[in-house]
Amino acid sequence: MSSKHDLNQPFDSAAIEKGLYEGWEVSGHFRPSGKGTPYSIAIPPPNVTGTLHLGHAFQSTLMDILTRYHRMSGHNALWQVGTDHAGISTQMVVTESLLAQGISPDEIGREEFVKKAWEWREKFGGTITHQLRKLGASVDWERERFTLDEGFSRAVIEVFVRLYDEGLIYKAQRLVNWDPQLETAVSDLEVNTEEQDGHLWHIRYPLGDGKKSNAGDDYVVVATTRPETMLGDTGVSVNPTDERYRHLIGGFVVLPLVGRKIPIVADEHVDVEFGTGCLKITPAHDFDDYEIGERHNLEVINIFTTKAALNDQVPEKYQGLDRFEARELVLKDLEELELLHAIEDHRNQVPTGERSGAVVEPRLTYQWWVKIKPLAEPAIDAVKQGKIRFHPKEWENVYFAWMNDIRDWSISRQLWWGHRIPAWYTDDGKIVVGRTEAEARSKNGLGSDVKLSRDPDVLDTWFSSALWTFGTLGWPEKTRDLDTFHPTDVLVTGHDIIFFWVARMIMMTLHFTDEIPFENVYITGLIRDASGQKMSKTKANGLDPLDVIEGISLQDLIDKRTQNLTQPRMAERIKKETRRDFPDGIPGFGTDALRMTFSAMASPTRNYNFDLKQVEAYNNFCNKLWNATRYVVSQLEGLEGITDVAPATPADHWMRTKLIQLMESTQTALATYRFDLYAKAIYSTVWHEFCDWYLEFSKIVLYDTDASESEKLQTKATLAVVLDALLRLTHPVMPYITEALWTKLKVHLNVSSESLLTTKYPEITELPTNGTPYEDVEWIKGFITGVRAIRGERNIPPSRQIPVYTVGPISKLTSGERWNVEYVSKLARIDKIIQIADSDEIPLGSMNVYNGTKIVVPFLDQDEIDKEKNRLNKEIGRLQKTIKQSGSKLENPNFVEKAPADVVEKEKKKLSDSTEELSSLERQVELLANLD
RNA sequence: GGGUGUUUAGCUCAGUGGGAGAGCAAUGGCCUUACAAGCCAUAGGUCGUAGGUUCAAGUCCUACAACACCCA
Repeated sequence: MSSKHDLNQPFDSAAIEKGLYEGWEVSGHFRPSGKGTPYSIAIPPPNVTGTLHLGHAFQSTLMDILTRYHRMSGHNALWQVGTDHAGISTQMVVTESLLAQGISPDEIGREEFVKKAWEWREKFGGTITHQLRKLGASVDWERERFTLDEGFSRAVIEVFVRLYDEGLIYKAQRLVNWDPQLETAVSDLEVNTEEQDGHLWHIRYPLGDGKKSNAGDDYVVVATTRPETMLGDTGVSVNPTDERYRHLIGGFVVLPLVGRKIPIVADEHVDVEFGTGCLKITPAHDFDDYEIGERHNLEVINIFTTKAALNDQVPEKYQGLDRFEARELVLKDLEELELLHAIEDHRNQVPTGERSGAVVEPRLTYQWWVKIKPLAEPAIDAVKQGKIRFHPKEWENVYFAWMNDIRDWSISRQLWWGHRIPAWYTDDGKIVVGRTEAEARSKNGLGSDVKLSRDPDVLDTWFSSALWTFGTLGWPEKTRDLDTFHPTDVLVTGHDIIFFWVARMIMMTLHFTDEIPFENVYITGLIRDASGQKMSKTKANGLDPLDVIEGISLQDLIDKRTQNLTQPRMAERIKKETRRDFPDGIPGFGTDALRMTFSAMASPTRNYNFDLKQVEAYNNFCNKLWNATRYVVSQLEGLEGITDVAPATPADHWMRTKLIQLMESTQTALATYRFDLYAKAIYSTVWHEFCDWYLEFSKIVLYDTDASESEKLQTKATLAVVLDALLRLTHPVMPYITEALWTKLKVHLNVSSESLLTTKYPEITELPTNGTPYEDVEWIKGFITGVRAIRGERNIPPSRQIPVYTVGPISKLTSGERWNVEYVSKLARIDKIIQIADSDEIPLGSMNVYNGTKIVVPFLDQDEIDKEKNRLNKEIGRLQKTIKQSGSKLENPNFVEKAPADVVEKEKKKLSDSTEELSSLERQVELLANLD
């Protein structure tokens, strides 16, 4: 790797990142090594039309952490990359782009359209993969797959044909969710219900046969939220127990505006409480009505075209009207006929298409279906038996709930872009299925003279992505890759696609490979903006990860957010909010800071609020790491081939223990998918142990003219060895800066590998059996802090050295370990430590008690006394509280008897320590009071 | 209507039955030879509410409230 990063320059993320990724990619180390235990992750294939949003970047970061970690740990690591052809989205995007060029898809026809779509994909489909590179994703690009590529398509056809042959795929006429804008069927999952303000119209339906209602009217009143559908009514239904209508059952009404006689039927489904208790039935355009219609053999009259305009099944004056125009006209006509009985305000649940946003219309059509129960059962068992584990585990319940109540899956879509269904029809309507037309013919004994026409529909995109884990590895061929890397180890994804994708992958993979697709499913939460708002296109409050990495000016950010708005009237508000949230734009924090933020964010919660301030904080962390390395490397000048050496000073021992503790934390964190704890453990050890303490300890040794050469050498070796380990531990989450810094460090080390990418991840070695230096240094730190607290309170500047008097045990300082004394003197800036006996007169000064040792800093002037009294009284209050709590615990015989002995012991020690400390401080307060 | 989750410092969040924590923000001091993107200190909390279990509850149980999401 290059070593062009100059440590004498200030830290600059952009300069560091430059060129590193390209170097990794050409080095070939993103490929599985072919050695070690296989470890594999299949990327959830992003939509080829899409761009990388924060959610992608977030999940990709977590996958990259895992992949890099396992690669460094010697595993045969594969992160399989690829993109999804995304049927509906791509068709929409390509259609739009053609229309913009003045080309009508209908005119150029299917074949030409598909050609254009491929061209589009060639041109723009690389955006998201470019962005993944920017993010540092160590995927194996040589294996990149696309769900519509040749091999993958073969797998899709194979699966379709086999399921058909097994009787698990069938074609049937049913009511489906129809998107009238896209003119295709969509699945239940692709429909969102939106609440909208609407009305409940009460309409009079005249009774036939001269019957009268209980109120003596010659009509019944039905309530509906969709009056236009009355044109397709074929019945009226009441609850059989409803006294109001019982006498009318079996009769009929005359449908207004149409004149059709339609029966009044009794059905328990009807809610007596809702509306008037009298329900109009439109079997062709409502799922509930369809079922009622089936139970009572009601006629099914489809009144809509594929675009949801009224067709020729309605009176002529309404034909050709859009459904919403028709609503207005129907209401107007009813009004004129005095059939509009009442209008109520009502919150409607309106089904809308996930992609198009159009109001979805139930529509009776022929579609292809997967018979899902036989596939679902083994998939439920796999999770029940713990073969597949969700993290966090709660999500298993969501999975079970959906799987236990699963309904057949409609897989055909009336689109051009996608895997075309391998089914053909003879002129007399017979369906034949095969991998190719020839196979379809031969299987069904049809000669080449029989005319066949291919089914125009394509498969649901999720049908193909359900095969992702094994399809990308070469299935249906029995490849070595399949053998090696399948099942994959973990799937990292959001909870929003547990049904769409996770469940379907489990079903399909079990059915076709007899293997689970992955052993673990790590479900991430959803990223929201800094104030907890969901990021959405409408609100334009999303952030482009690349803008966080590279920076963007306020004006550019505003422009970006206000162009292509779904609701242009939002522009002013978006501008205002953007100015408020990013008054100076975004400075550009680099990939590492962003990745560290993602990692630290990934706690097992459902939502994360993404705050740039955190990214800034982790950028500062990068700066810290940069400067620490600068110091270490400067100390190593002239040294090379450093290997681990026996530590010499107490601080060396201590630092190594801290390092081992960190290794334990990181290992546990990664094994349990606690990326937040991983990041925070690294942050805190690097900053608050290594930089805050160890580097300072090391300076004391290295700048000491009396230190021996071997002490200095061993300190330098510890600096080098610890920093090396820290960089390796940090590499999976912050690959760029660690690589850049390690390149600088490694010239002094005895290592052969050229990049951190393939350098061994540090392993836990045995904890030093002799814990003394560790305990000693912890004591030293506490003592120093005790002195510093006094200095801080009294604002004694560091430049001013002070004398310190101590009463009580200071064995760490008198044991003969001269470094302990040096550490304390230098870091607490003490010029004299005077130990005195308790009986001696303690000089007038500020007092702190640390572990039973009184630390006294004499007053330098009279003004300090009042401040000190305040401080002491606060301390005394704190101690009194502790003593009270602790005392009452110990007075409780139940506690003393039932609590474990060590807990009781600890409590006793706490009480005696606190009591002792209290009396020291009280005496001190008294002393100060006597001065007045 | 059914279900799941969340509620801890000003903000964002960790917290494993036994001394309430971190980061950011705030306050005071410091150009201390890696780092002012920094260093050293300080302050800030009836752990949503009410019960219960326990010697001991932020942690376990029950109910309620608010918020979020999923399903119908």
